[in-house]
Amino acid sequence: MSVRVRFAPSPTGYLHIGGARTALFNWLFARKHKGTFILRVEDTDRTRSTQEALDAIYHGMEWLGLDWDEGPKADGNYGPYLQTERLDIYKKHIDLLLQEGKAYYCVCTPEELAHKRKEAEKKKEAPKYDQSCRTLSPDEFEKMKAEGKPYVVRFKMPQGRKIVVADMVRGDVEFNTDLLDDFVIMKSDGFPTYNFAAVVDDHLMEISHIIRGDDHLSNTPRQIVLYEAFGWDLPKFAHIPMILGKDKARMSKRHGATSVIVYRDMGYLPEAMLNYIARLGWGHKDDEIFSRDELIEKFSLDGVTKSPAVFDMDKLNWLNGQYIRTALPERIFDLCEPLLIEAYKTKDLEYMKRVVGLFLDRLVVIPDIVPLTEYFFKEDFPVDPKVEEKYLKTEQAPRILSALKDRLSKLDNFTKDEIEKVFKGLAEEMGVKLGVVIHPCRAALTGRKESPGMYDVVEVLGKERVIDRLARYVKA
RNA sequence: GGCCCUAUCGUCUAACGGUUUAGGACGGUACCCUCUCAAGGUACAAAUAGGGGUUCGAUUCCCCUUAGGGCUACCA
Repeated sequence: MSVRVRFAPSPTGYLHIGGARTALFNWLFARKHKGTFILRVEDTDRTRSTQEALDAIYHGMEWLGLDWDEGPKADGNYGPYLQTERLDIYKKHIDLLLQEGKAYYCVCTPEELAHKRKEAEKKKEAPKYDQSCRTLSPDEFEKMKAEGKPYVVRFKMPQGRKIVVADMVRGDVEFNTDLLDDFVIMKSDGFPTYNFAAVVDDHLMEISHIIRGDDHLSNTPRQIVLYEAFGWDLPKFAHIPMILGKDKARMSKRHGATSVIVYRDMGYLPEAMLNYIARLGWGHKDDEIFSRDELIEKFSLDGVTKSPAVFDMDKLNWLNGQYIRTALPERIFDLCEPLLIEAYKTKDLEYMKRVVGLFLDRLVVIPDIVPLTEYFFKEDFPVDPKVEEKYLKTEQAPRILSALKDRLSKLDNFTKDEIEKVFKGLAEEMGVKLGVVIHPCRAALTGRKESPGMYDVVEVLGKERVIDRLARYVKA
């Protein structure tokens, strides 16, 4: 049997971290087993689904490189892949259950149901539907329907059944159908509900493994009972743990960015993000860094954890730094370039490239490049008062900087090696440690107490800027 | 309330009854490197939620408690 898995988001918001991780696990499973990865859009909630959200989901997946073999914007013989375009299919299957007496019309209003629920809660009873419409006669129903009364279709929950979910991550999980009520399978607007549409589609699309968040585990018995009603074979189930925020509560806006695409905008590399979310709820030995291919090779449902995982920015940051450091410098430069142009209105690409090269080890996220390099692009860069006090207002600073200025200005080859010789030579002649020369110089050139290696900074800034900046502190 | 899931360092995880003084990673601390800051290297601190069983032996199996989470919608 070939592997066919799907990611089935509902377009009611951006692709969030948890959704992306679910998509990734499905994608990895499909790629690993040379199967098919399907994208199916569960847009049956007409009030909350939007085209913008759908586009955001596409973008998020594209950014992470999670390409789908079947689905919207792709081919496939099992379409359409948007549930709202499959209404006739659901209608047909609803009718089938109706005909076989496995489902029935219900004319209870939401208000009545809410009232009954409240009553049940008061009496500390299970808030279950009382099945009052099970006895509604066809004639009565037709009459009400003719009067324009809204109605839904409910599934007749079989009683006294034990349903076992054979979960690939959690093992067998038992449920008793006596605790489940006659849930709605078709809403009054004629759209199917999630539990119904998912079952019909998963069957018709020949999904072999359902890999989804474990918030769906409790829904699974409802779905299994539908499979049985239709006489369909069950797919395999694998419920993966949820991703939580720092306070161990379900991820929400409170926890910062929950949308995957925001991480792109914040300067994270997609491979770092992919690597990070792969490690949330999954592990392989002591490995931490996985390329896309290694992920495919090593991924297995056996390695999936059962307990929820907390999203940790610190570790994501570390991983992003790792990936920045091993990426082609050219690529990092390409990512930095627009930010630098925007911030400093510069257009000297060659210069920018050399500047960025000095900060590759210092970037956690791409936008860090802007504040880090201000003194490379502005002559009126800020000078830290503490630095000025400590290194520039000393008695010997003007003398040292003056000597440096003289010697550097005489350099024909303004290269790192030659520059280093100047610094070392001066320190030696003065009989002082290198730092005594370097610190005031760094202060004068950058206004900061930290920077990349001094010789690199001097070389990249170039003779003209260096001489000019040193001169500011020579006369004073 | 009912049902279900989960429980190893602060966090992500390894261990699939014994090879364990419970391993790795992030973060933290210290040191090394060094012109500073990073990066890199080394070291240290840090966990099996609690209580009962089963077993010659439990992180690992079972039960209870506790704590988190999920479902209980005409949301998915």
